[in-house]
Amino acid sequence: MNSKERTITIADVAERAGVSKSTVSQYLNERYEYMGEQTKERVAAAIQDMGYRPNIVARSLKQKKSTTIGVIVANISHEFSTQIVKSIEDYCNAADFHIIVCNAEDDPAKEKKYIDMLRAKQIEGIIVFPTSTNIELYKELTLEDYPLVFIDRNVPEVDVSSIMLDNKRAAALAVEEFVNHDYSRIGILTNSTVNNVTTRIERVDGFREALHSHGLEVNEDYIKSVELNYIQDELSKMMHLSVPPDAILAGNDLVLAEILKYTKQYNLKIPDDLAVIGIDDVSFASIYNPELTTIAQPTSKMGMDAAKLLLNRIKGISENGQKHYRYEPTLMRRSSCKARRQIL
Amino acid sequence: MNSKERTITIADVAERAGVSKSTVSQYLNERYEYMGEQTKERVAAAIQDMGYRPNIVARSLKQKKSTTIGVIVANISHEFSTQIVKSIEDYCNAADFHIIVCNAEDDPAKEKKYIDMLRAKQIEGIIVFPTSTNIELYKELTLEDYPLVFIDRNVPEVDVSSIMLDNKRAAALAVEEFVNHDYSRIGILTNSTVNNVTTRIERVDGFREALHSHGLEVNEDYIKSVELNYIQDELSKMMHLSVPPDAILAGNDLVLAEILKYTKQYNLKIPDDLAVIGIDDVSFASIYNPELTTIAQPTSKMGMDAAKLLLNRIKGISENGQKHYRYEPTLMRRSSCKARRQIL
DNA sequence: TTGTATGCGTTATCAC
DNA sequence: GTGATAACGCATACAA
Repeated sequence: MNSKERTITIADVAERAGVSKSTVSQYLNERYEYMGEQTKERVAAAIQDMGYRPNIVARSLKQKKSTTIGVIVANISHEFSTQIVKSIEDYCNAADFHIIVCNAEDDPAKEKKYIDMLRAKQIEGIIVFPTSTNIELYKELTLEDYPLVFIDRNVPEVDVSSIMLDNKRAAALAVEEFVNHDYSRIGILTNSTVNNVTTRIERVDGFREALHSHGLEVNEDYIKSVELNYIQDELSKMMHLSVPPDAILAGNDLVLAEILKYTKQYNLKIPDDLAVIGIDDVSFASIYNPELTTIAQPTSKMGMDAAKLLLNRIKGISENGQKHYRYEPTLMRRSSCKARRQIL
Repeated sequence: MNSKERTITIADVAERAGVSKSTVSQYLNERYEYMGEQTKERVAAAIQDMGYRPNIVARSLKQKKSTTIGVIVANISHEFSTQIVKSIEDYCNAADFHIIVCNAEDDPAKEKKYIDMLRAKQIEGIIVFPTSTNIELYKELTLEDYPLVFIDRNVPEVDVSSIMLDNKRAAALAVEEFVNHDYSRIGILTNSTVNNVTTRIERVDGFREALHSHGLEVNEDYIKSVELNYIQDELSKMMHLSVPPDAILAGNDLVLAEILKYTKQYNLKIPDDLAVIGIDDVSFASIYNPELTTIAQPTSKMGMDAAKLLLNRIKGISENGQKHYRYEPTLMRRSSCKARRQIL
């Protein structure tokens, strides 16, 4: 019943059942086609009796399959990352795949180390929030036809399928919402990782374009990308400009938090003193005072689709040509961007 | 340089370097002691040239070690879980271990499935937020001396090391804070999972005891454990009592969010109409209006320690007798529990 | 110091 | 229908 002494193998089961290893293996793999009914029963009984548990590592070695994929997140502290991981996990669980989660902390070296380890472990594919620095590594993987999917960000130099938000549209949605509520001095704050993250760039580009298309001037003083720790400083500078912004777009959840810390500390009223919209629909958006208008990403779908894309690729199911999937952001209209007239 | 054709093995490297497989293996395992300097170089060169990458699966099979542990979280939606996972990951990464994250969603069946799969994969140990229903399974694992660590919750029936918050103390801290600010009609809301979760029970017990020790009466109408979806209903009932509570303790982050939704919807002022303290120091605590007083868990330390405990156990380093570690909660005094006099 | 032989637990390919 | 046997890639005694 319990195998405290020695790990019991297929051979043990075979002996006990009075059949050969092959037969047991057949049974385990449900190839009962040409198997005698009583043999089947005997094997089943032996397995039961001895408490046999297959060794997947041995199987992996033989089959060169680990039924495991890796997920390398750029920064696990983003709510967005967690949500993505959760939905990838859901999908994989249903497909009897496991996931190994790695937190690269936006560090290309760490990312590389993880990728190497994952490959050494015969992990069958990787979903990664890529840092843009490991281009050569990605190229190598692509050359070797290693299943890879980018999520949240992209690396244009490499030909890898990607799952991304339509970032320009996200910025445009926010700008439009600001404009519709009569804000005109609109700024954007994003955190610049050292790496050349496409997502941030697209959001800023989309922001500029949206301003243009609404006939607004782009004020460079209102556009800043700095590390998280400096967000408050930059915002402070903006607010002390002779003409400060009256609305600000937060590039992601963490930036939003920094902005809110600032407004709180200096007692700025949202949206009266400063309207705010954040990209990423943070968990506290609807319970915050005031409720926070945000741009939501379809995280659940994005995670699922990334997993599906990767698993299909692994299983050799052809992906139909297209490579770069874009997801539609959704404006969650709440109260941090409201017409001031209503309020005053 | 690239091995598109065939996976290249130690044998290939050996041949290329003109040495034997053993020598290469020695090299890989850094046992250079009795190895000629030039042999070393030749091997290194061959590895480099051929782009050899060790196959950890094969190594695992041979050594019966996977350098991987599993982490089964009860519910990945709790910020607490994410933080714990993050710190486990940190520790393991430093120790060159990998983690496989599984989300049991408080479902014992799912938990069991995961445990089985992890064991089949020769995962060397598991850190789990246990559902209290799989007692037999835990007992079995214990019997087989399988490395296991419980975190956040405990299962008294089983003899497994555990890492837990001092939950009674957490509740007591909250009650004390309420009392110190002249609240006396104090309630507690926790979510009851179907399973018999020790954590919730301890928090409620601690709550009662603290009330007693402050000479306060325990009003059962103020103590409710229900599923998350019903938290608002229960709170509503409480607030419509002829004598409603004036302070409420939230059993965890998700419950807190429900409470805040309610107070927001019905325009209750915190802390004037209702003082609130939450167990778990949520990310938005210090940016919320008002700032939220919380009881923080030392998540980072707890995660680290859980990982350390498990890894030591795996490495055969004796743990010194003690089994159940309790961690001290910290009161994060902010503004959702303040003397009303000050405010009025 | 280096080479040889063998086993880890499973699956696959054939025979029988 | 079932069984022997050779891989899978690596590590490890032990021999040389």
